[in-house]
Amino acid sequence: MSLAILWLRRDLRLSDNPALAKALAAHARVLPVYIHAPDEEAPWQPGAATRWWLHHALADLAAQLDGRLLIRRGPSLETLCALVAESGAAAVYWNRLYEPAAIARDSEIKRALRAAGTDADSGNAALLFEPWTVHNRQDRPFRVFTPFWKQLLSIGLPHSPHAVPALADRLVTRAAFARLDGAALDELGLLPQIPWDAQMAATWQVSRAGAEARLDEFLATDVRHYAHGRDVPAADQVSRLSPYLHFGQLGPREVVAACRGHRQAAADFLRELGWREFAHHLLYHFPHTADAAMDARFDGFPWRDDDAQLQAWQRGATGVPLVDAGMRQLWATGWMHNRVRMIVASYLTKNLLLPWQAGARWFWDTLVDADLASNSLGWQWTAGCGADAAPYFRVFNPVLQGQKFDKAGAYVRRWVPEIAALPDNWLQRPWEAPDDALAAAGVCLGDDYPRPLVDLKASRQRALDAWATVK
DNA sequence: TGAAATGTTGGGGCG
DNA sequence: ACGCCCCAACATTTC
Repeated sequence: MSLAILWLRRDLRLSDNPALAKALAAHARVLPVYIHAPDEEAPWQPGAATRWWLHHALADLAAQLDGRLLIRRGPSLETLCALVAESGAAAVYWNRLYEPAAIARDSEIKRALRAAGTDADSGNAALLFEPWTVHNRQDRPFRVFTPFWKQLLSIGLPHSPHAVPALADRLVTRAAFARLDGAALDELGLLPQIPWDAQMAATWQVSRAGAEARLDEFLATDVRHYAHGRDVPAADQVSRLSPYLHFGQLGPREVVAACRGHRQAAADFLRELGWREFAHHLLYHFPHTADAAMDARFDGFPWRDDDAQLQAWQRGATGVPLVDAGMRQLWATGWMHNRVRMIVASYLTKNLLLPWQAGARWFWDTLVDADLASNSLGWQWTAGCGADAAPYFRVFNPVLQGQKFDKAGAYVRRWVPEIAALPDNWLQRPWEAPDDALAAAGVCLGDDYPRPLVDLKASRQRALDAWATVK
């Protein structure tokens, strides 16, 4: 009765899981293992919000596995070698990751396991197309999204999940599992010391069932209005699937499969899945872009350094309602609507002229869907320094964006309640409201709600002047 | 997946 | 009737 170790990382699902399928194809029993080794992902070890999510995702997976998920602390290679010795496993299977540090670690582990006589193999659970399988006519990686996406569509999106045989009676036996020494999930210290997660818990159902429910609900309702609905933060007609996809509680093939009946309506949504693929493509082929701009002109860009303003941005106290609303939604729920992400990122990198890396770091720590590839692409896109990025001079005006996409002010009123009584006309720009309107709304600027950190018009001009020095 | 500045057009008021 | 001005509405250019 041969045994295989299934090394789970960010593929926390039992369906559409090629590593699990490989394990079951070649071995009678499977021992599922999660190894906690955050230092190995340095300098991008998981942030606080993703650790919170991971805790609950692991708890859910352990429940699906009838309690037989073995949890240990790293280092990964030593832990795997020890487990092979203790369990008598003949092989280790996992699904691939694509961050530079993870690739280096996993390659070394595969080499070392094989050298020690243990079979080791990996699969693709996370992407529709792995980065090295797609290239342009010159045999080079893509740097522009549209041709990249066209090529994926012309190849054809994979629309059937990886088949996995039933696992139930092929888990490692309870007796064998009991002999292995595992850590309790709580010992990993993934949950916050101070309980800041109440609203997160109220917002998210961090489980496979939650992922399936979210996908079903999105496809049953919002996907039909996605093209426009996705622009309205208060309507929130978006999928919210990103954290599930990040941890692999849901696989991209499963998403594509579920969209099949909605092909036309889902086309715009699938395009966003394409951006996720593109992000991984870029990070794999240009691994420095997690930290440095793709566009080398930005190496000399005169970013400012202002901790007080960075902190005001982080806390949702810039004095610009839509920006503050987004930052507070992020802090409270671990997530921000994508249009608002672009707006707060534009505000940080252009109006405040602070480096996009500072914003990326904050998102990394606070987003439940923090993903190195998507986060790096998103920030470089908005900052104008990435591949196929918005040009630097494209500066969002958060007042106009609010008037366009939060017309009735529902989003701002929800997250910035202290100015909720202001009429629509002044809600997005309280600093221009006449005294009597402020008084009637019970708002004292600088007291109840901050005055703006910078003047939008002047700071826009300052950003354009800065750009002129390096372009 | 911008916004602002600048240019053009056409209707209406008016002398 | 006509030229002139104003200005909103739209289009184009620039950042």
